[in-house]
Amino acid sequence: MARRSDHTREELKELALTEAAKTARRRGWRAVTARGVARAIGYTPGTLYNVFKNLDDLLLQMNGRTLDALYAHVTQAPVSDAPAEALRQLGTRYAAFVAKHPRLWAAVMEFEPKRGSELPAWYRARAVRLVGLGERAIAGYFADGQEEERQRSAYVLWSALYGITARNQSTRFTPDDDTAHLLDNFITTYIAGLERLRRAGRGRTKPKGRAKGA
Amino acid sequence: MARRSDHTREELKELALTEAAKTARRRGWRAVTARGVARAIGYTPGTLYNVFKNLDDLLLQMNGRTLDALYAHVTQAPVSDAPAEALRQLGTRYAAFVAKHPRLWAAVMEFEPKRGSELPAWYRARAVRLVGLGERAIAGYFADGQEEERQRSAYVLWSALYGITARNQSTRFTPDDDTAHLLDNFITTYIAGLERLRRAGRGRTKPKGRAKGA
DNA sequence: GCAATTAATTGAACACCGTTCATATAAAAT
DNA sequence: ATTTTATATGAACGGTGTTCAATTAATTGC
Repeated sequence: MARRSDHTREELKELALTEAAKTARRRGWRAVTARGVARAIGYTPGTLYNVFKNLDDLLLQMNGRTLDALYAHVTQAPVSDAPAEALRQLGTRYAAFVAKHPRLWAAVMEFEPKRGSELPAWYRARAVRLVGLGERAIAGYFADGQEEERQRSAYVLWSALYGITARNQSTRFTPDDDTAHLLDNFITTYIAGLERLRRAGRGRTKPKGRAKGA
Repeated sequence: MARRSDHTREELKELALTEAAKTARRRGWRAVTARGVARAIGYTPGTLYNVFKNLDDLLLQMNGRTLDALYAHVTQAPVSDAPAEALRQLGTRYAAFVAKHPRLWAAVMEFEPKRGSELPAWYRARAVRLVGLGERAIAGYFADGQEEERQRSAYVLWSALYGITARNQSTRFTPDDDTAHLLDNFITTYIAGLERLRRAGRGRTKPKGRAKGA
């Protein structure tokens, strides 16, 4: 009943997170329970609370790993310098990842910790890193001095990808459920929009008022 | 102990859904519990199960009402015939609704019933009705025979709005948390994209291959 | 008006859940 | 060998959704 030291703290964390991901893959993140994970790795629930702050913490760390995996997947091959091509690659690779790990990705999208509305810095850093990827992809469309607008566009880009996969996964109100087509539709239109705004008025977002641009 | 008939079945449903919405507004949909709702309306949990299939059913019906409210809000004023203006109105009104009822809208976005992955027809109909609104707004950009592409674009439009508000509400990784700006950025770029594709190649979505067009 | 039927409401019970914590014990330090 | 420290335990607390036999009020048939 005490101090087994079969595993170090790190090993335990590894065991628990692996088990949690296994369950989430098979039965969705809602099926991940403290008791279930503990039983599966041969410990009792109380032990998990030595390693994780609570179950939300465990799930958030699981999602952190998924974000890492997505980042690794997207950056596996170099991203083109041509913005249109880079955007298209980003969309395609994102779509491929989501298709490959639908439930793990659903966990990232659907779960949010209830205790304390602020997400921890290490988690936000992982999200920001992905947004940065988008920001770099569209960088060619923006001049110096338009960093704010560029960042906003990257957020929008990311949120839209997010929304398209979320809707198509959970409440799927598309007839054919063809996520790839929807993503392609979005990317194409978004690229066209950026190009048009580039040529016309240097990335203005509001209908009135023209940016000075460097 | 039995048969009070203080309220009809319909009244009971009304009471429960109103109470659920009240709780969701104040403390989020996760705080809506069978016991809590029952206590608040002066009944016991068991009674709720005569009126609703289960708690998921109750929450889904609550969300159905929110979808109705959004539809009513968006269609309160007539929508412009000019696609760009219509789209901008749609985005603005959507943003206003979400800003006014953040937690009720979060319920629509975040909640999904676990039992049975398929959403009931009456719920999907409400979602489809909203998508139809977007489809009508962008109709001017599409020629006859492009109904499929038009519908896809409407789905994309809706999903993107969805994603932008979802991200900005729950995990908010934007610095300034300015949902209205992000929605405006998206709408502007999307309009520009649609207009460009209209002029260039009749709404093709794929990089290669040109549609015949009517 | 009374008895039989029907329908609604209950409350206890079941099987879970996350979380806490005094206790016991194994390992480490003295 | 003894003290100290760290860790795993399991029981317990207060919650959850959900089911269902029993109870009782309203309704119906006579």
